[in-house]
Amino acid sequence: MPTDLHTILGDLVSVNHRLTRVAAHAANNPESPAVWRTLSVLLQSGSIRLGALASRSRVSQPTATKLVSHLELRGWATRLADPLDARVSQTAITPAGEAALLDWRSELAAALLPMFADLPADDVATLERAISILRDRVERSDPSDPSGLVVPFGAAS
Amino acid sequence: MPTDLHTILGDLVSVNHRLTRVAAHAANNPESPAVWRTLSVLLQSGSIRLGALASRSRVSQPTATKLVSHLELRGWATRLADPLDARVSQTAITPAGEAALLDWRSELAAALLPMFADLPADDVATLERAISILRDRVERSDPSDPSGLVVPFGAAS
DNA sequence: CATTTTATATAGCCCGGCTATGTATAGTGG
DNA sequence: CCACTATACATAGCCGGGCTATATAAAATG
Repeated sequence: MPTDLHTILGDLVSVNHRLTRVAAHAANNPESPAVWRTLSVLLQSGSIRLGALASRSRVSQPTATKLVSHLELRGWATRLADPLDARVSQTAITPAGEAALLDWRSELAAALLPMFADLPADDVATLERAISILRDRVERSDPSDPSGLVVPFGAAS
Repeated sequence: MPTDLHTILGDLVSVNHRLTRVAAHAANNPESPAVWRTLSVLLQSGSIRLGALASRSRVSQPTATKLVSHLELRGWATRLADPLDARVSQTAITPAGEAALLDWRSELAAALLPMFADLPADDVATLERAISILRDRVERSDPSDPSGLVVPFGAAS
């Protein structure tokens, strides 16, 4: 008896928020989720202009500015001038940034591991598939995606 | 070829953070996730003392105090004096709080629905199972759970 | 009854998120 | 070439969630 999608989505976001706190608590990392989220986007996008970074990250442009400034201070990202348009600032992750991101993921996973260590193999497989489903949706729904593969929402006339 | 659990946990938290932003953006609700997360805990726990609420919510006690104060202002929770111990403040969700929580879940789900509308049935089933797996872990790992069914972490000597 | 322990509240900080607005560069019609 | 509009990012300033440190008050204990 499958629950309807509407209910599932509510549950999904609820458990998501709970899990966020569990993760924050487990790996008590001095950096905030926003830092790692932004680095993740930078890693997968490559050099990207600030506005595009903001919309891929689903934050406002000023928030992206703040985050990138912080990343620059940390040496985890650099801003590159665009030769064709002096207004734009291309942002890219640095090798140090990549390393820090990988470290974080590893530490976090290690901290959560005991909580999931006894998970049956098919539950692990279920999680893995769910993650890939969600990642796919999260990325496809980027409102500024120039590839425009899908226009899932209001689909401007 | 199943990916190892370590990697999966890193991916899980990453996609989780991305999804959080998607949800925040989709349902541009004036209230914060913390409010709904707290109400969720209150709904499932029933009347509960502040410290227990804090640990179930995975936030510090002062943060829980702030959140409950806010919920009280909104009329979504009440504090009840404990007749046996004048220090404790039992907190409970109100009917208005339950209604608000359900409304939020519904609005949120509606906002996300277009993004998932074309999801194949077995993907929906996968999400559903993943949610239940995660919910189970999140709840079982409550560090202050008096039922103490599982002690997944450091298992104090 | 003095002391310690426990439950919550308060103070005060930092950071992420936002809107509104400023500034500088591009683009564009005359 | 110039005035004007549009665009890309930066700055200002607010709110709220998160934390630690500490205060307060009630219970428990010797």
